[in-house]
Amino acid sequence: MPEIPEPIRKQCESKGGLEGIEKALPSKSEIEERSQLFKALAEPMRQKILYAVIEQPLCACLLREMLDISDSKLSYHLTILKDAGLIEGSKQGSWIIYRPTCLGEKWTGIMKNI
Amino acid sequence: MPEIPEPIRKQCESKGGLEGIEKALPSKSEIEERSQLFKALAEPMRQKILYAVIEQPLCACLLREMLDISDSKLSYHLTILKDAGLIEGSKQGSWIIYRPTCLGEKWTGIMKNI
DNA sequence: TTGCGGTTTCAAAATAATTTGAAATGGTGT
DNA sequence: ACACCATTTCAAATTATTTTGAAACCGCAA
Repeated sequence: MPEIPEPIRKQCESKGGLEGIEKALPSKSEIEERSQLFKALAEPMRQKILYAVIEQPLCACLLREMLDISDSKLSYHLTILKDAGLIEGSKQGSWIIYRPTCLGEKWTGIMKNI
Repeated sequence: MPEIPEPIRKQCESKGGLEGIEKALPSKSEIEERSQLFKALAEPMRQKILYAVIEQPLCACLLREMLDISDSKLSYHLTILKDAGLIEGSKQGSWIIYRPTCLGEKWTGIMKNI
């Protein structure tokens, strides 16, 4: 271990050195799961979609009209939100109605108080 | 408004139509602020860094050793975490010690119970 | 002053995410 | 069978993010 400030070195050693700290970090799979969730939430357009369906469930065509984007673009973002488990779509007649999942509701709640 | 399922249309109208829903969405600046935060948290390497300095404050050289990455790569990720307000660095002798900010602590707390 | 360790900056290259538009799918009514 | 509507898929183009390695910066000690 290089020469580093005394308190840092002491504290570091008491935790089993860098190896000890490294072991305390979350597992790769935990980190990747969160990463997927945060990536989904990171895009402004996807935040808008999530907030919109929190306001009320909507079909893709209404979302498309409201957000003024192309069908395929919307579909792309919907897929990412679905894969992250934040929204779900259910067929109703000719339409697929999108609504938040529990996780989606939880996260809009968290976002409210940044 | 196109022909859409009755309950959706009714609910939508009661909220002032698509315009009404759109107005209820968070502002552009709110969305962008969150976007920056989520982008910072979305990269696995940055989650590791944040968790590591939560375990204990560390200088860049120790982080570099622990994560086994180049100086410039580490510096890049540290900058993004700093800009997002999740960590801060304070000079101590020759070293800069990184530690979480309040926001950083808050978010690692939130992440614990995804 | 020179050199050194710790860290940052920079531009170029590599990689990943997003957008686009055309084509496809799948259900519905004619 | 056909046309139609809502939505998805695909590959190519565009744009954003990350990585790399070299050079620079800064404070400190010889």
